[in-house]
Amino acid sequence: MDRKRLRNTRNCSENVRNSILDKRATNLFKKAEEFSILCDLDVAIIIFSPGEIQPIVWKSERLICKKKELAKILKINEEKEMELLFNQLMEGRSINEIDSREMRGFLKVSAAKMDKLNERKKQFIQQHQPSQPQNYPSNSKLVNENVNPSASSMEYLINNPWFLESMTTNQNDFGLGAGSGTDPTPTEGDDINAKDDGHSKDLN
Amino acid sequence: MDRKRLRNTRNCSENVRNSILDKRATNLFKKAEEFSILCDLDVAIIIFSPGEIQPIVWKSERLICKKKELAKILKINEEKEMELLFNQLMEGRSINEIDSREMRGFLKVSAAKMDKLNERKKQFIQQHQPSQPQNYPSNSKLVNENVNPSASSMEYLINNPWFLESMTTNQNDFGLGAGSGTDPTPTEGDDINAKDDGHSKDLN
DNA sequence: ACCTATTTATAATC
DNA sequence: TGATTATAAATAGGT
Repeated sequence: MDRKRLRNTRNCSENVRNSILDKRATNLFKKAEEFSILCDLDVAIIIFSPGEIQPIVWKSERLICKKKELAKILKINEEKEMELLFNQLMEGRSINEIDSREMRGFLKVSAAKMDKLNERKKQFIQQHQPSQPQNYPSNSKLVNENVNPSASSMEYLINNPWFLESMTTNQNDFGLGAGSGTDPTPTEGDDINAKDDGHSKDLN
Repeated sequence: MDRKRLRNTRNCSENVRNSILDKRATNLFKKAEEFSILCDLDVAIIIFSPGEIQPIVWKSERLICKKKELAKILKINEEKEMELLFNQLMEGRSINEIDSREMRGFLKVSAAKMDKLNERKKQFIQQHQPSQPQNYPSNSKLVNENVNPSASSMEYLINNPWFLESMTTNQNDFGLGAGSGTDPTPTEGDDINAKDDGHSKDLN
């Protein structure tokens, strides 16, 4: 540098600023990441560009991991809440009292449950020969039907005693945590509230 | 550096970490400030130390200025609100309906108003000779009295028709903005929600 | 986007 | 603690 000194000279031309911005930002993030690792800290950097509405938000790897953990906990929380809701439903709370958020969550959990049940059903059939009689007539329907959460299928599920029983029973094999792909919300996504504008470059 | 290389080696001993932390943080902030000035941006850095509840928050000088501007606007807003409140008071809203926040703000604005009025009074007396008769008997009391917002003085003010009139009149010379030192809350203070632990070192 | 002369940053050592 | 120092990294300007 320094054929002519210009550090700390506020702005130069628009072009130079833009070319500088990228390098500087990258290096700042790099330093911050290094710092974060070396000192065992979480670091976040927010850059407010005048004119831009959304700021550039960078966070150290550690913070991203923490966020994922939080998302996982929130998911488990939602599922617990929905189980509670379901139990309330069983004890007389009218379906009309459920708001849209609860309903959405409930349908999500229901769908996951259905997937699990269908898998179990298949396993059961394979293990006990096709000739084995089924206990519940609704069973076959459930297996052949694609689980598609909607108001009607929801009512169907609620009126199905077999489904109800399995929903309200805490069976370890039916763990809600390891969803089998029916979950529509991405758990791995970062940058929920910030645009990723390419500044989050990889170090190394 | 680099008799032995150890960058990116996660933590060393507790001691080394702490000594490194300060230098690194300082330099990170320095870089960020440079960046902020050079590219005309607002930058904020947040450092979450494990175990510490409050993160270290650093922000570029530009951001601090912006915050001050915001504080100024909020102050003006409060004053407007109090004027409105006062007008409501005049139109029949009971003083008992005012909550403590409103009361506090109102007393603040009242005190500022009083200062302005006292100054004007002095000017008036000086300009019109001491022999000049005063229009309002309460006037002399107001001049000699130290303005000290309390419940009783507040009642006194409200029952004083001259004061009421001047409060509800919008006169440019009486501008509320340039308070003359009676305001108890510091407007210049930064770091409202973050501890300043000495990392906000001056550059240059 | 790459190169390079310089300035900065940095870990170790005193 | 704080200053010094040898060396790596960052950087502006030119190509």
